[in-house]
Amino acid sequence: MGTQQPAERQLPSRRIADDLRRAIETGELAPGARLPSERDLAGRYGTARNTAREAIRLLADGGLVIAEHGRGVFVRRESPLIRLGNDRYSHKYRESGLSPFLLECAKQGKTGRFEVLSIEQIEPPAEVARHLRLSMSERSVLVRENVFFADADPVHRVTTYIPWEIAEDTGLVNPEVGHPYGIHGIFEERGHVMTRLRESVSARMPKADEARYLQLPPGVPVLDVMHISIDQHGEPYELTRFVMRADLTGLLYDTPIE
Amino acid sequence: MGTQQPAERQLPSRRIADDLRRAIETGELAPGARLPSERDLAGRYGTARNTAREAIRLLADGGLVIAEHGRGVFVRRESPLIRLGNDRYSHKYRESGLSPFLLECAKQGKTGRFEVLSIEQIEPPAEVARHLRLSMSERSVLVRENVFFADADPVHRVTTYIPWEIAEDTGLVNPEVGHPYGIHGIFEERGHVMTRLRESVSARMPKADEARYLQLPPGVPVLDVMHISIDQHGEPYELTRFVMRADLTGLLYDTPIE
DNA sequence: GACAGCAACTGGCTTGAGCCAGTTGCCTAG
DNA sequence: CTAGGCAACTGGCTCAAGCCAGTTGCTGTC
Repeated sequence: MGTQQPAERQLPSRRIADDLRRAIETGELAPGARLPSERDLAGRYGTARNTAREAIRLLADGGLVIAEHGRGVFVRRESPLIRLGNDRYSHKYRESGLSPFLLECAKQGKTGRFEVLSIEQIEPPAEVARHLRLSMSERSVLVRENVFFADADPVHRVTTYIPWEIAEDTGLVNPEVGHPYGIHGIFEERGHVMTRLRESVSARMPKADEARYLQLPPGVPVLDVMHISIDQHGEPYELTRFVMRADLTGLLYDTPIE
Repeated sequence: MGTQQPAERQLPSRRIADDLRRAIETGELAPGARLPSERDLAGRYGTARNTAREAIRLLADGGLVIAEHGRGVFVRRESPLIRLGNDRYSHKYRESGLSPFLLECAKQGKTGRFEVLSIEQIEPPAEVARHLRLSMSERSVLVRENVFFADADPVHRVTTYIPWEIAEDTGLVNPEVGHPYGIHGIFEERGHVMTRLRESVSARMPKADEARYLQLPPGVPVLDVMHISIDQHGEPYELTRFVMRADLTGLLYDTPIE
């Protein structure tokens, strides 16, 4: 927007949580390390103990930290999860300078690229509006439809819903806009801390148009995965649906055992 | 177990949350309905507003309910997500009081149950041993094979690998052993803090025996999901593979949008 | 040396109060 | 009739205090 960001006054609990998170991310607080106690934190920041407690709760909810009754709060030894985006993925982004898809293609000696099928401004389906927590006054989203290729083979189709305001802000309304790190690279450059939640996974037989775009041989099922990206405050700002060949999912997920 | 339940004194916040949850599950509070306000609840239960607030937070964390600033708290219209993998699973158990599967069945007015197909002590496949970080001296795992039913319909087959020591410890070697919260309820009672990592997801056509156990119509693909459960120190103690009808995944995952 | 007990820590949960910020609907002025 | 404004609701966040329940390590006793 044109408006100046008013250097938004941060809530005390967020501030404490952010400081701690930073300390963890820089390694100042190593995995396994004990955080300052709630009472200690409250003292340092001049807040009530409840507020420090709330900060820790935020981190614990995110899985960064784990509280043990009577002992203390500890940095988790292991990145807890498959948080595309926050942990694993953005690491990969930063280290390789490529999106996971492009990285995987590169590893396999292939060339990854994408094509923009369509870009539209629409009033979103109720489901999407709800997931993005759109208020009535901002019921307009950008829908971008991309198909990703490894060499000449289409691998997955991605549908991205982004609130219109954010889409304009980031230039994603322009089909030319791409980024070596993917759309999320753009978000990251804007200072978004993104976490991606996988909201649903299902498998089904493809619809006609999906089969066409993905050039699917008959009988091959597709995986249908929905992700939501949230910022550090838990606000969703993007909803993504992947539809991909189930027999090529190794590109996006670990390969199954056996 | 034979032990008497000591009529455990319930925390006020849990009590409120449980009452609300029951109201939601019985349909007394229909999807979309507004819950009593925080102040109202606090009044009714004779607690501080913060306590009522905490109760609502428990439900919201479980995805059963969603709070809207200035408007109220509403029962979610869609089945809440069971975010296998992204969160601490144990929260969901506690908040729902049932395993996700049983909960989902209950919501759909069905009866969830499981059958033990087999229990064996084996030397695990290399893949499993590696994931469970088994040393050479402890190369013995319990394999439990269960089929879960919603009413009479088989929905998924679960194969659980647990290091033999742990299995003996928890009584899981006994086919009679079950738990309303699932196997993980048993772990939790033993003080394990468990987190479940989703390691791989793929879809494929079923093998012959899978098709038989799951009574699959021809042409229906299965989802094959592997999870690993780790404790607070990141030590794995269980590996699980779900094989489920892809067209019924709504039972385990949120149904896809659209 | 082993151990029981205690003190001093830790987080868990609650209280009751207050202020802020969204939302809604009513009521009044035009 | 409409538009503006206000009052009364909602949840969001914080405070300062207290009690409870685990954990840890010290200390004095045997």
